[in-house]
Amino acid sequence: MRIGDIARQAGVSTRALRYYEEQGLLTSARSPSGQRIYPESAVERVRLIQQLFTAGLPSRIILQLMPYIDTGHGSPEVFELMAAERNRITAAMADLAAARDALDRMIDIANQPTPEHCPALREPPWAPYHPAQATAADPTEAVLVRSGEAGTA
Amino acid sequence: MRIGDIARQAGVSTRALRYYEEQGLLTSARSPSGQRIYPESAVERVRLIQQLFTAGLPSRIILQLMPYIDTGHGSPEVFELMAAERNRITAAMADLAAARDALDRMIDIANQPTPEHCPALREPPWAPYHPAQATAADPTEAVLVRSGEAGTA
DNA sequence: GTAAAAGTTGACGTTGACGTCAAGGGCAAG
DNA sequence: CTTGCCCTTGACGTCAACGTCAACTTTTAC
Repeated sequence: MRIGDIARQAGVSTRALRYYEEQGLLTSARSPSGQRIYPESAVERVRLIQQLFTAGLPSRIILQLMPYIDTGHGSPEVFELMAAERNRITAAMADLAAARDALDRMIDIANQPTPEHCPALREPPWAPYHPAQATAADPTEAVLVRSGEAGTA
Repeated sequence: MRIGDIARQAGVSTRALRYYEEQGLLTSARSPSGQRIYPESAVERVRLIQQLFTAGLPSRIILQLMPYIDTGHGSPEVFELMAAERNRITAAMADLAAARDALDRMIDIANQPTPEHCPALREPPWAPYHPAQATAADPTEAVLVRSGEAGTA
């Protein structure tokens, strides 16, 4: 299979495939004229690479994992690396959940039938849960944002 | 409060705060000599901004959300935006979970007591679950990666 | 044979959230 | 007065995963 076939089946650009090869993540045989030739398994490999990229692993790290992926045999350092990345991913999921909750709180408050969303009645929807010790009227309250023009033309 | 205080309390750099202001996400009053003065609420605001950045929202989008955050009153477009970003976050969490599962499968297989991790016996640990229709010996199997030197000096 | 489609290397461009100097001003302590 | 710390604006650097264009060769379709 040539590069375009792999690209289509894996859903990436040919540029990405050449980049992966450049980074040492992917290797290809060459036809007599110099074109890259891949086995079908390359499609799965590329999908794995994509998955790891999506999870935020940089190519450097993915490269470290490759020896295990290829041989099924890993050094202790590789295992530590996998465990560390697993932890990073779990932490990232928690961060995402927290941000989603913040958005949810904003949305929920917007949907509550409080009369005209009176801002004086609510806590800021983005405040964390500690009870916000009375921020006695401080002299500087000039924290507003200018929303320019939305222009949803 | 001056910029250094906010930076410490919110756990970001002063450069970041000036960047937020530059992007319209944060406003400050100025002292007679031109120094930025913030109310205490700025700390919470910066933490929210950071949370949204961490969740992958670009400053452009955060800027769109600011009118609601400030006034508690949102246009329909802002609600759509919040819903869309909520969906993006949920999708990102699913991607992370999938990548973590892939890592888990790799780790699990490594810990199984198969004799010498014989690569001929196993499916690639990173293969998805469809049963991989017999990839009849294709002529090109040159998909190996060079791991350079690890050099954990 | 001829044109279109696909592949090659090389090299520069992009994007976003800052990091990092550079050069200078303001202000309390000693 | 000087030392030291914090502040200011301005501007260039960074890093990663590609996008994109150029100039050219190979393969494919008719």
